[in-house]
Amino acid sequence: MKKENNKTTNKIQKAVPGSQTGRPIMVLLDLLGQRWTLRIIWELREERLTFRQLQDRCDKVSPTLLNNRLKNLRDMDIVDHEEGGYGFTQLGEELGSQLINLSVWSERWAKALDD
Amino acid sequence: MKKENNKTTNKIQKAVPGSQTGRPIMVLLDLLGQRWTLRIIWELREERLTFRQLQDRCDKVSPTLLNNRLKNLRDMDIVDHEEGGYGFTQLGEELGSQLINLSVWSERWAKALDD
DNA sequence: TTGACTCGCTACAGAAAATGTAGCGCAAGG
DNA sequence: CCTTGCGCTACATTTTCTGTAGCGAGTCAA
Repeated sequence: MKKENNKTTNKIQKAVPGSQTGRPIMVLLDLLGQRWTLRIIWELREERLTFRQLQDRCDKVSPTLLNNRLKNLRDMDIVDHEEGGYGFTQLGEELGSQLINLSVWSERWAKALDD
Repeated sequence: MKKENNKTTNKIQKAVPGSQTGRPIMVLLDLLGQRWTLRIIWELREERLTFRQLQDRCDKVSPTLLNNRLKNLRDMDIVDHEEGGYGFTQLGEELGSQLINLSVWSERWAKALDD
């Protein structure tokens, strides 16, 4: 049984300040638009990573920030923290693979820019 | 004929500080990871918008920042400014439609979060 | 030709967020 | 014990963003 569901989500609203409407896409854009968030998701695309591994791969991003972002991502059920370190939830996995599409696009983009 | 092409792109490198490697995906993640950038792209998905229209749709984001982001996006040939206002380049159009996929995902995500 | 628009944008002070570094408490292994 | 790696927290400094005011240029109508 679901909770009462007033179209704009519950959980989603509080975690990402700045998205007034609660429309999922807005929340998502706010979330992903935070510095390092996309990068963190990208780095998790292949394997689980510990906090420090993740930090290293993200150009030594400050632990303060990393922890902050991970907290957000966990709140949003995109990332979890289990044995092996941080990694995607099932839902997060799908988001991660969208980034792979972006990567494909970015290659064509780079090529076009150099012309 | 192309310019000399040392695998990591030229133009791409200078515009987005913080992406050392120049690997297109990294540049892209840095670019999109700047606050408001994703939102701006999202708002342009359907039609060209003037500076002020865009500002209104992005929760009245400050003109300073908006101009900054638009400058980046123009440098990167994702957005241009012609009659009718700001809008996508051909390349940008494709990026925009990737965001629509994100939107689809976000709906399922929101649903799952409320359970 | 003068006002009343709208346009894209700049200036700037105050507020908020990120950075960089040090180091803590914990658990496992030797 | 002592070391190692873990996930963090604290905090001063630096960077970035925000919010507001307003400018110069173009258009249009009176």
